[in-house]
Amino acid sequence: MYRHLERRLVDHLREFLRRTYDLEIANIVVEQPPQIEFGEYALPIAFELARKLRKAPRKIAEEIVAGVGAIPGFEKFEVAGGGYINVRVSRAELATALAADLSFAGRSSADRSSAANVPPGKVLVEHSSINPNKAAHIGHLRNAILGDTFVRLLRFAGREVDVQNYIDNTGVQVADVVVGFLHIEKKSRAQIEALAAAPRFDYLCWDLYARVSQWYEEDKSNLQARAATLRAIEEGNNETAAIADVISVAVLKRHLETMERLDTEYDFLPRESEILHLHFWDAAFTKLKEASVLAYENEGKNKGCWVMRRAGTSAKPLTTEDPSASPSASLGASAKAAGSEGTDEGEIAEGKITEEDQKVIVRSNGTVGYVGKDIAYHMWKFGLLGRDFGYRKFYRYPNAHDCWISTTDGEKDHPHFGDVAEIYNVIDARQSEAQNTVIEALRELGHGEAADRYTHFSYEMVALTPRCAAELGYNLSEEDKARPWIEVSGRKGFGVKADDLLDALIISAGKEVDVRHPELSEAERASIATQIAIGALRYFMLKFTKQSVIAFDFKDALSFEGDTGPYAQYAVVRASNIFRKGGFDPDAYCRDQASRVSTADFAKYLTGESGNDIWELWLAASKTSYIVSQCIATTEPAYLAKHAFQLAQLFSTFYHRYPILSEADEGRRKFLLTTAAVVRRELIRVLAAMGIGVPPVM
RNA sequence: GGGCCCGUAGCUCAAAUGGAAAGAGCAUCGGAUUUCUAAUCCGAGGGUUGCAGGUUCGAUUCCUGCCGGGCCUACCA
Repeated sequence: MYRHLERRLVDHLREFLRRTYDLEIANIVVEQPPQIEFGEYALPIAFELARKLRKAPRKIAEEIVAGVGAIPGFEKFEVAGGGYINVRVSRAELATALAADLSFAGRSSADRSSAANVPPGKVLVEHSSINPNKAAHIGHLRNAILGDTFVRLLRFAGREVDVQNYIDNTGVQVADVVVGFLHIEKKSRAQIEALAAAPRFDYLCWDLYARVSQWYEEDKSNLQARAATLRAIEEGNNETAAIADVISVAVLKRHLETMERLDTEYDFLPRESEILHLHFWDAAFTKLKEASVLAYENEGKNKGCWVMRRAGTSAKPLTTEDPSASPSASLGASAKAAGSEGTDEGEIAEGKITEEDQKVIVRSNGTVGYVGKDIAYHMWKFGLLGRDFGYRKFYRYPNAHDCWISTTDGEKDHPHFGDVAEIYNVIDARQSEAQNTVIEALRELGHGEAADRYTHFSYEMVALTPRCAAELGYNLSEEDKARPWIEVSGRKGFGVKADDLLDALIISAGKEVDVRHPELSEAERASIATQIAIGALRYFMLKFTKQSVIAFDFKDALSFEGDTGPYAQYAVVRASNIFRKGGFDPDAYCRDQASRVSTADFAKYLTGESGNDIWELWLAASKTSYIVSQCIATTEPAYLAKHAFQLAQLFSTFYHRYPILSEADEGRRKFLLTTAAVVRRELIRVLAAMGIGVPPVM
């Protein structure tokens, strides 16, 4: 609602400016006034126009207010301060529309969003991508929760989305655990298979992985075992590769189970083994050489390798007499000249990249590194490779949704994966350079459009506070104790496992539920505790903006009060309680003709002081689709968490201030009940987009 | 050395393309007519937004330089 009105406002204003001043303003800034009394929208446009029109901002604002005319849904334009234009919408009309939206409650979100505005084509979101050699930890949880929430946001906006989880099953990390079982534990294949079938095999691997790292430290010659194992795994069709497959598949299943606890599902699991065995790289390599994206290095430390320019570096002229010629500083002065010079500079160097700026794609022994495989994989994602995976069903979720996995020769009938219009890779900020190198490779291959639709959804890591590390029993150096946070390390076995954190959250929530609802069965209490735990965890991971390092601490993560998921869940539960006590069905309430509030009544109850109060709640409730589009445009789900919290907070105040069932005036009671029904509905939708369900009672 | 990111209340974090008095939560202190259950609400204290310049009508936000911290900078993935 809010979003549609804003668009209408901007369109009218743009047209007015064109007509009146002959000005074309592409981006008209719209804000919200600091106080609800001032209106719903604020336009600082007059300040921006002041210089162009050589007039005082206030004068311009007055002209706009006088001339813009009537816009459906809006009531009033006012000049405020030195030149702000405050805009008031028709509260009654907006409330009527928002209340009526409840009648579409049963429809899918795609029906709600205006289909015309949905961009064409499928979106591919890759997230999780956990090495299948040990248990998932809190860092992986942040990734999966960000990724899964982004998927939900895209679907909310009507996009068709494929969710992929890339599995590096042939890398050193898996090799290390194989080494551990074979060389340290001296296990046979049969014994490993038996262990892999036991519960929480990933925990066993977690510890073993740390011990292997230790074992390498003790005697560097032990590293030979890793090299030999890695080679055997990459080759395939041998005992070592078979053992690696047993391990990686078993751990992968554990990861899927862990993520399922968080209501996170995947559609397809592309594996590195198939990138290798189906020769994706060979196809990519040919194209990369043809397009001269790769250069063969004849000398220096990278002699014998195929290299690419590292992303973020630029070709520098050999003579730097003119400092203004540097590519980044040249745009303002003489963009045209700088553009041609830029290519000249590249040619002057004849594609020669300084050793420092070289990224090795193919090693001198002919094997391809991670970035090379990733380039091939991303060419596949955009349908540019000319090859495809084999597919087979791998994992079935309780809702009968199938998750597919790559194989060399798969089933005949399978969904069509890849070949998408847009991709988002949820990968932490440490891999920015590698991601940008892949994007550059696509661009240099001539696929600029694909490169533009490739988004590295970058976020910062989850680390532990020194206190948390101490609680977990790690001995810290004085230096570490003074740090704000300490990085998690799988190699050292240092971190908080995802399942452990979930278990701790469920136990903690369970204690509260047991006290509050002793009358419920154990199964009911467990189910509520689980929903609260997931709500707390998902909210916790989403409330921080992406670029903020989360310094993890059990105290904060286990909190259920204030700015938390359970707080928002509780607001919904309270709203439900009103209807239960009142004997109404909250979902059906606004659909019921008898309970419908007329536009005139909305106008009556949404004025005055208490009207302002309640209107603030309605306005917040109208913003969901606006917030969702902001989250998508900025790849920042944290705005959604903020929105959920604000909505819950406003509702809690409303709930406390206005007793509903005891309201004597029947018309007003209906209005208050409608308010509760609308907010409840919107809050449930917002929480659902965050992957958070709401328990029946709390 | 080079690249990217961060520095806001005691603590943890917000502040969309620069905009009206920089906001929450936690913690501390003080309250809430025994009511739609308090996992809640109300109130108080707490800030020269790391420092110094610059651009702008306007800077937490953009630019430059410092100070402090993190990550990346492998023929690992």
